[in-house]
Amino acid sequence: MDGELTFWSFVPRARARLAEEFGYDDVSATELLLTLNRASGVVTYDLEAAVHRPAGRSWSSFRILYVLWLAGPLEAKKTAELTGLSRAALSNLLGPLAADGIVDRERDPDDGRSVRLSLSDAGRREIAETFRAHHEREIAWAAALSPDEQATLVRLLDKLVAHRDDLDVRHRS
Amino acid sequence: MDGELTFWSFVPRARARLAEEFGYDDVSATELLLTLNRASGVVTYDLEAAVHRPAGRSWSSFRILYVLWLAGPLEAKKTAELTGLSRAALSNLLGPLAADGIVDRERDPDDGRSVRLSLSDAGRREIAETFRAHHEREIAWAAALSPDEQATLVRLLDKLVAHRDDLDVRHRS
DNA sequence: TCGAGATAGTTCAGGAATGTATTATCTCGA
DNA sequence: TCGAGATAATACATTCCTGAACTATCTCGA
Repeated sequence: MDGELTFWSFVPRARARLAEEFGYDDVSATELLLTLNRASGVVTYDLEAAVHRPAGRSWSSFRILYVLWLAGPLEAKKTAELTGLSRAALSNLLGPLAADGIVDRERDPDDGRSVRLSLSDAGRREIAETFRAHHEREIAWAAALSPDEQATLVRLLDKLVAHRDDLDVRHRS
Repeated sequence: MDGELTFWSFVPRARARLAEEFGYDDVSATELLLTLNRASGVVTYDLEAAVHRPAGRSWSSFRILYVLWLAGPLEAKKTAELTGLSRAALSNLLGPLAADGIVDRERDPDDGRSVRLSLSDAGRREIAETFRAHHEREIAWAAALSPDEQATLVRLLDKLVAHRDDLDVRHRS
């Protein structure tokens, strides 16, 4: 038991050590966030490695195409917010995407400071194709849980995040 | 409703668009992974911004100290696995940590290829202090959920990740 | 015992992320 | 209408992460 500590089994180990060795008594909070964090990391790493890197795009570039695909043409600022990227990161990633003819960048006619982003035809084709592979793997992952369990998990995560309004949470401006 | 799309409300929007516009019928899988991913991002970003950056350490450096603190002295290889970092990333981050006298690096007497990592006294003091602040904020986050809900969330995430054995999942070697 | 292959760690080049500074544009009150 | 301040985007410097090349060490069979 002791010898086979892994990325995942570190979670209960941390919980036990914090309680027994350091006397923390609300270790369930630690367990919760550590589990959330690591579960997300496991799934995301797999999707990136199995789908997006082989397709020649980073996880972040995928998120940009995904958002533009599902939300339609957007200002860069809004795109940064919806993808969860900083404006600087978005700006850097757009260079290659525009050069590849995947994303079109045009000045907003109503506001000369803004840039309007949209997928080109090639961009739409690419994201539709990529998403097919992505989604296939999503379904394989989600199959771990029954529909009820999936709904419960989403509900609880939603509740957790909704709590941020009470917390003065730091977020990407 | 339409105008106030945000990082978080993008999730149900994506779900709706995929179903209505593109005819996908298992959109709950997408919703599940998107929610998991974004919830983890929100919480982690807050912890890093509120606790670790102000303390002068990156999220990754924190993970190294955290693992060495709770798992005890480890080989570099094992440390990489338990933190979820690549060996290269670990190696690069150890430079500054060793220079600051936070982590001690010594050759393994039994295997000249291996390096044994451990916290120095200063390292132990730092992580104990940092974790106090980290944990305080963890508790504030976890307070969003009842103890039962927390247990359920952990159980479901655990079940999700356990499923990876059936999936030929990509992971950091 | 010796040499091929495996393994541990580091280094390096390149891509990707951040915050800050800078430039261009807009808004609005005097 | 003009100038101060706000806002959008980009450029820049720095940090971090990844895979690949490299060095050092170990293992094991001939």
